[in-house]
Amino acid sequence: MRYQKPKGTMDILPGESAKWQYVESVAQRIFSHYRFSEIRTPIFESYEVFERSSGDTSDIVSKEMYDFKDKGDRRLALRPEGTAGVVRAYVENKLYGPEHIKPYKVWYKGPMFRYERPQSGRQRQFHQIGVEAFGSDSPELDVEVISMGLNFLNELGIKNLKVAINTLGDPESRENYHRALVDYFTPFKDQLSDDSKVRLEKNPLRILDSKDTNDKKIVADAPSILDYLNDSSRERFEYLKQLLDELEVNYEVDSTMVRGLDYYNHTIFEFMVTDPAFNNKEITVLAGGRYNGLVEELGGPQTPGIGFGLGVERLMLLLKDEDLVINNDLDVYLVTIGQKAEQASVKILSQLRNAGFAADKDYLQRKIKAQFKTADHLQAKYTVTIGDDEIENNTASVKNMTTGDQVSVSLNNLTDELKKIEG
RNA sequence: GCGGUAUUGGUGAAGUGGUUAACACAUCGGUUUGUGGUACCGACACGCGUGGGUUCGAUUCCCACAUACCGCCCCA
Repeated sequence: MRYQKPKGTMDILPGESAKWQYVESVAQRIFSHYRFSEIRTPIFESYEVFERSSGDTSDIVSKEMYDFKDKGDRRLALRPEGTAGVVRAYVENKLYGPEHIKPYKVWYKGPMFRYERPQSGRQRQFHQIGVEAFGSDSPELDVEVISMGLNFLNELGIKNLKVAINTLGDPESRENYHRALVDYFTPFKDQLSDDSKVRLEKNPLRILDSKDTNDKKIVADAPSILDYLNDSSRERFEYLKQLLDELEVNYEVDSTMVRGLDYYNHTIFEFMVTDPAFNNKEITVLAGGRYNGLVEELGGPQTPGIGFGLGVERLMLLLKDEDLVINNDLDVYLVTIGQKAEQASVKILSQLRNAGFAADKDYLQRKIKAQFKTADHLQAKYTVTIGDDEIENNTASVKNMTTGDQVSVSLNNLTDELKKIEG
């Protein structure tokens, strides 16, 4: 085994790739019903794009980014997430201009890169599908985005989703809460885990997320964001919940839910699922939220935005084979006997394919029995057998592989005859 | 970046410091003439992740590295 793929990368082989195509086709279909259009942006950007958007204290920027200098001494980075590049494109292409209908709604899919220790469903090159909507601060849009995510996952057959929502409030509320958390945790500083001591300095909100047992005890009595919302933030959140109720979305408010990236405010949400594929532990399959300051941060006009992203590898682990509609039918397997038939097969195959049949043949000069075995193995609907007799009589033997019935038809009209047989 | 477990053929795997590395599945071929199943027969590891070391001798012991998986960090 001389060469091997880089750590944390995957080859997606045929069979597996069919599942990806299916998932992507469902995304395309569902999102377009909500009038989200696909956007494709580069998989690398200026380092600063990610640095500005994610916040330079975030782990993504500080230790997980694949950054490099190109030959022109430009500092670039492989994208660690999708939103920053889309926002950059939004600003650079002036999509905030008056000629564009707001909200400007897009979705994307593609590879993302983070330098970290691989684990099941977590890789260095991974794939996300995400959506973004710019130019409206409306809670109705929040609900549209959330319900579209639900719709997408439901369509893929993912059941038992738990929808968790929270709000980070506006900047004022967030600031007040930040201060309250520091006030609360500081007296416990010595008891906190080492990680949380650091968090207290860098990002106290993250302490709420700690998995350390002792931290959890301290967190249990920590102040709740919901008590620090100013009136407008509170009203917005209440209204959002009302809208979700009216849509009969089954959600829970999780006031300890936070976000790793700095740019979020107001509504944030995660869809969780418990599944044997993850040892029946609860994992997040989709996460998103509102980021009203991000466009401005990247040099655009003050523009509200909201979006979500989901990891395709994780999603794949949740999908059962029966949830996937994979179409890989073989209509015709061409069986040839002898050199004349072999030569004629090139043209016959071409005609079959041009007529819309999925068709294939053996290329290893194998015996008839082996060719039929392969046809059977590939679950061909029909075999078309050509030998010296057929060439001489200008006929072809068409066999229905399900019933075993075989008929002789004119070789000249093979495709028409096949269509007739198919009904 | 830290800790743990693992690494044998196309696949699932057994196994031992020392002549031919089980078994099963898959694949291919055969059981005479141009048709899919079953049965039977046969073939199928540049040799046991890579590189060193210990040893008379290592796939089996030791070390380093690589990769995979699990946990932490973080997150999709």
